[in-house]
Amino acid sequence: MIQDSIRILQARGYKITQPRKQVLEVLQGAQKPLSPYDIQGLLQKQGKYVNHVTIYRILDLFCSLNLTHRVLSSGGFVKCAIESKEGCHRFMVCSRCGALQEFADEELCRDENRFAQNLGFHTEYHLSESSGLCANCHKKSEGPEGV
Amino acid sequence: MIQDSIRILQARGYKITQPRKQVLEVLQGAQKPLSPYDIQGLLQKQGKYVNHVTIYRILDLFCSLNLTHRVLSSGGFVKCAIESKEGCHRFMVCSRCGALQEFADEELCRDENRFAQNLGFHTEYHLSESSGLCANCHKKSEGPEGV
DNA sequence: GCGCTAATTGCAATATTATTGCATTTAGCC
DNA sequence: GGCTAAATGCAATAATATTGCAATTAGCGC
Repeated sequence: MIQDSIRILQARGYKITQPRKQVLEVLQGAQKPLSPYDIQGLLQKQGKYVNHVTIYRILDLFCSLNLTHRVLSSGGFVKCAIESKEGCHRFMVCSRCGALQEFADEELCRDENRFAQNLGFHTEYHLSESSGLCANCHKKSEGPEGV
Repeated sequence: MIQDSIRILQARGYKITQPRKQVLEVLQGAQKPLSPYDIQGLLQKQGKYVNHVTIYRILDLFCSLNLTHRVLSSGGFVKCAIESKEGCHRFMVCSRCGALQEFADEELCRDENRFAQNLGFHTEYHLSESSGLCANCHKKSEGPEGV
């Protein structure tokens, strides 16, 4: 919920402004990662003007607080869907419909850390994005009479 | 080695041109990911002019053949260091010195696939970049008398 | 080595994405 | 309501990326 994000912003001493609320709303309603200019365009359709520089700055802030994430494989931003979860947040992106699922798993982090340790590397943060078919698209790809 | 890449290009019917060899050489000598314009700049220092559009196209080709990879967290390109390895190629980027280590591990892929399956997702490709301290920088951070 | 042709590169224009400094506005406080 | 730091808008510009078309070149047969 957007309210959670707003509470976090307040708790850290950041002001709750119109542009910040509007960016949160747009991201909340999005089905896929949005670029800063996507966000600006969607807001404009609602008659709300926000300068793109402002959107960049808002996204920088949100990402630093983990309220949003930047999805590197598509270059867009998404609202964090699992704010409470421990472990690095990971994405699965459907290569057909673009749908994005976020998850976190501490065991995967441990597996990666262990592997890195063997190479002398001390991991602080994991970036992980998988592409493949989501449940829906996979079902369709098996034909209408599927399983 | 560059020769390996050249052999792969030839085997697939691509011509061995000056720009392609030069881009390979620059990437081979690099200690960190390079942007297309970085590459152009380095070549220019050697008195070799290659148009940036050409470099973009060469990198597209190389990446499609897995001769190079795009490192998303830094936005640059690196020559593939483990061309023969099975499994998705992964990176560890040192957050202090920028050094990059490439590796692949089929078990990590299986772990990720298993997890995705549980969420109904059928993975085709993994993108994985970790950041942390490389062996060298970690040693230094423990002080000169460190282990 | 010479010419031929498809593949490749260069060029020019333009689109997209991102950043900076400074003036203006506004949220949250009294 | 007025005050002030924080946030936004604006304008300029930088950095990154793409397109269509003309010019060049690698690799082929001879």
